Amino acid sequence: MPSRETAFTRILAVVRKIPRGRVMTYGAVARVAGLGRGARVVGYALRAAPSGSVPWQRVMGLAGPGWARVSIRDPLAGAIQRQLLEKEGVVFDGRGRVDLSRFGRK
DNA sequence: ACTTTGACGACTG
DNA sequence: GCAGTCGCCAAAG
Repeated sequence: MPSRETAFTRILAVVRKIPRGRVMTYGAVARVAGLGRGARVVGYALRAAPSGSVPWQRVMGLAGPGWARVSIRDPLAGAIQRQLLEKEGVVFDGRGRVDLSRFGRK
């Protein structure tokens, strides 16, 4: 345990708790981690996190109420994210979106 | 202590 | 529907 708990460590803790085959949006992670509207900070934390230390692929961008989408700007990383999620059972619709009522974590 | 930087999100044209 | 802008907030330089 870090002697001083930062927003950074709280974010990673939340992401690590997302079950396999489920996803959360950046905003939802921020809220659970006690950041309020700090959705951007979640992205910042994941970017800085050591690779393999956290299931980063389960964090997606919001795409309207009840839907999530791959929101990462880098197209290569985006394709990898989608691949990883489909491998664990997450289904994308024809427009590349994921139904949060089926795969989202409350 | 101040400025820049974003794996975001809501809003605008 | 896509691109640009703005508000948000912690971390990095």
